[in-house]
Amino acid sequence: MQGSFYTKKIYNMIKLLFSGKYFNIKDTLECGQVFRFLPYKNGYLIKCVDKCAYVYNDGDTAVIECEDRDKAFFYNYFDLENDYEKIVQDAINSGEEIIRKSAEIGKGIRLLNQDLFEVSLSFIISQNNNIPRIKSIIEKLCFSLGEKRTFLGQEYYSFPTAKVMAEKDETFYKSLGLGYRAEYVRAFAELVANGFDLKSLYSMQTEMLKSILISLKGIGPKVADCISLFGYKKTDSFPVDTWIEKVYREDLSGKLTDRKKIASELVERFKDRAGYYQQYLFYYKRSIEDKN
DNA sequence: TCCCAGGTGTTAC
DNA sequence: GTAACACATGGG
Repeated sequence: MQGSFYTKKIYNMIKLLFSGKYFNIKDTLECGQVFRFLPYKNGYLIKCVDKCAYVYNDGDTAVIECEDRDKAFFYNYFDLENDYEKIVQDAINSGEEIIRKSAEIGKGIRLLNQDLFEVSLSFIISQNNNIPRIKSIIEKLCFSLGEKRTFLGQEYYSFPTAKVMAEKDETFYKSLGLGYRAEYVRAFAELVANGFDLKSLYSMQTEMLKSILISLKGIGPKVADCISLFGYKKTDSFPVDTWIEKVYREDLSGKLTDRKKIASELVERFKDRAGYYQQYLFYYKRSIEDKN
């Protein structure tokens, strides 16, 4: 998108407006890529690290309200430089009916550019867990270790830093309801607190990045794919979870059962569009299941 | 009560 | 190399 077509500044707040054709707030937040948002007025409050924005659709327009100093951050966060019309068109012309259908439904989804530490921990927590529980655990984590902030008169808590998290032990993380994932979370925080530079992995090829992530405790192929896609924007990643496995079997008439093989088959087929298609499919499959 | 959730690590063959 | 099982927790 070529910048917002209108902005309005009131005190320290700014209002950014975009075409809503390929920018649907609800779909972008509810599609499973992110966990730290909550309904607010006509839309949502979305939190990332220590920042917050009020986001909503108003008719044909998508609106971001945030502090003036955060406008570049949220512009990048919502991937507003990227041309989603082209991506959706490619999905429609992919030759696969279910991809066409799910992309038409989810054409307003944008793949967020999330914070590396936050997104990595979020998906470590996500393993063998359901979305409402993931959200509540992350909420508890921020409440107990983050810093209190205010946005539009609403209190919220920042995502804790690696340093603060590394000072807590496994017992603490178990008390948040993390179960056996407590040790994975603690170890990851400690690694980053001790200087492991997540940003330095940006320049790597997807395969190399994933092999480094998988070498860490608690990160397997699926979580590595999520971090790679949602954190590092390696769109030649295709996370395969229970829902995607269902789509693969039921809607793509796939025969493979090994999730790693399913992932590589679809990446080979859809290249750097794979990650986008995966997200359309995931959202589609979960939303039709909800209606039952 | 059993089954499931944006799976991974360990063990056994 | 891969198949089976354990792993915490809470919602349906």
